[in-house]
Amino acid sequence: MMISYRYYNRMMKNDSRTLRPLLDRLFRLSAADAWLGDLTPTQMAALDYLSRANRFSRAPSQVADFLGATRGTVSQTLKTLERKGLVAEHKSKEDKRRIRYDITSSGQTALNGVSQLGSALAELDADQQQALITGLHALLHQLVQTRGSRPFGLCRDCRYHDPSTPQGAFCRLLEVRLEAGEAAQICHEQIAAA
Amino acid sequence: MMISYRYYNRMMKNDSRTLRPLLDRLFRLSAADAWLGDLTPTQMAALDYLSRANRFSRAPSQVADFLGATRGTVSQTLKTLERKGLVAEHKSKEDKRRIRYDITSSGQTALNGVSQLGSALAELDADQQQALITGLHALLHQLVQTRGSRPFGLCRDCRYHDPSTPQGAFCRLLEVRLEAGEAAQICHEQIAAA
DNA sequence: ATTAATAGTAGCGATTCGCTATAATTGCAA
DNA sequence: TTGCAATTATAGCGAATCGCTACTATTAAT
Repeated sequence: MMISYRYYNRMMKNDSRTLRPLLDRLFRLSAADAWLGDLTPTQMAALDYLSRANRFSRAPSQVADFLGATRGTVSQTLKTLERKGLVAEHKSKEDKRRIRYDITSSGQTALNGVSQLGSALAELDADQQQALITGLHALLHQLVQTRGSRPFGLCRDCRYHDPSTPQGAFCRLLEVRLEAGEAAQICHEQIAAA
Repeated sequence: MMISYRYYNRMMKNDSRTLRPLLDRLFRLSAADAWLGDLTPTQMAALDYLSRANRFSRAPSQVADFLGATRGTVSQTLKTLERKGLVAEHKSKEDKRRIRYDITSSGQTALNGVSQLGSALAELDADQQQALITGLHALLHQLVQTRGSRPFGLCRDCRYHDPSTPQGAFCRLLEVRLEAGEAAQICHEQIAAA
C-alpha cells in the first residue's frame, strides 16, 4: 500500500502531539496529589532513586543523569533531603571529590505513601496493566537510546555481572564482590547483557 | 486460590512503586529536551491545551483544572505567554470577570517542534504504540475518576452534543451553535455520552 | 439591599532549573 | 616531578513554578 509523504508527516505529528500532552497531564495530575509527605515531586523522585540504586550509583552526578537534570539542581535537592534527615552524606575516602547519599530509615518511611496513580492502575485489567508497563518500558528504552543517556538497568541484567564466583556475586567491571541484594539494585554503569 | 492480605499489599505497593517512577522518569527526560523553543514545560503544556480547547474552555480556571495546578500559578503562566506574544487576552463582555486566552499564529508555530518522545514512540511496533496510547488513556480515565476532576473530553463525544440540527452542530448544555471544527476540540464541560 | 459565591490576580516563601563560575581533587603527560 | 586538563561538587544569578493567603471585581442568591 502506498502512503504519501504528506500523510506520513501528519501521522508523525499526530503521534508527537498525542503522547506528550497525555503523559504530561498524567504526570501533572499525579504530581498534584503527591505533595503529601512535605516532599516536592522532584525530591520524591530523587529519594526514590536513592532507595533503588546501588552504592556505586548514589552520587549527585548520577542522580542528575538519571533524572535528566543538571548537577547544580540535584546538588541543592540532595542538600534539602539531607536537612530533612531523609538521606545521609557519605564522603568517599578513595576519591575525596566523591559524595554518596544513603537513604535513612526515615527516608524509607517517607516513600511508603500510596500514590493515586497506583490505585488507578489497579483498576485496570491485569493484561492491560501488563501491556501498559511493558509499553512504557519499551518507550523509555527508545528514549534513552535516542538521547544517548544511560539505561540505569539492574545490576543482575548487566554484561559484567557474574552471579556465581567462589566468593558469591561479582562485578567484573568495578572488580568488586557484591553484597546480598545488590544484584537487584539500579546501577549507573549497567550495560545490558548480550 | 487463596491470596493473603500481606501478599496483596505487597503487590499494590509494588505497582505503585513501579509505575510512578517510570512515568516520572519518562516525563523528566522528555522535559529536559523540551526547552528548545524558549518555553518551559509548563508553558508548553498550557499552550498546547489552549490550542486544543474550545472557546468556552480557555479561561485561567479551566487551564488550572486541566493541568492540576492552582489558579494563581496558571494566571502567572498565561501572563508570561501573553508577554511572549503566543496568546492573546480576550475579555468577556457578558461576564466582566471572565478572561479567555486565544492562541496566536506565533503560538501555533511554537508548538510545531518535534519531541524526542514522539520519535521514540515511532520506533515501536504499530500495535505496541496503539496498546500504549490506549493504556495511557485508560489510566488517565481512572485517575480522573478517583480525583473527581473533569475528563476534558472532546465536544463531539459529549452527551449534550447534537451533530445535526437545521442550523448545524449544536451544544444543548450551553445552548449555542457550534462553529466548524469546534466539535473536535476539548471542552471543559464535556460529559461522556451514554 | 445585603450576602454569598465566583473569577482573576498580587504577593510571599520555598523550590526547581539552566547557566556560569569556583574550589578541590585526581589523572595524565611532558 | 611538575604542570595542566578533566572530574566532582557546590555557590550564586535570574526566571519560572507552585501552594498559599489575601484582595478586588463582578455576578447570583436570598
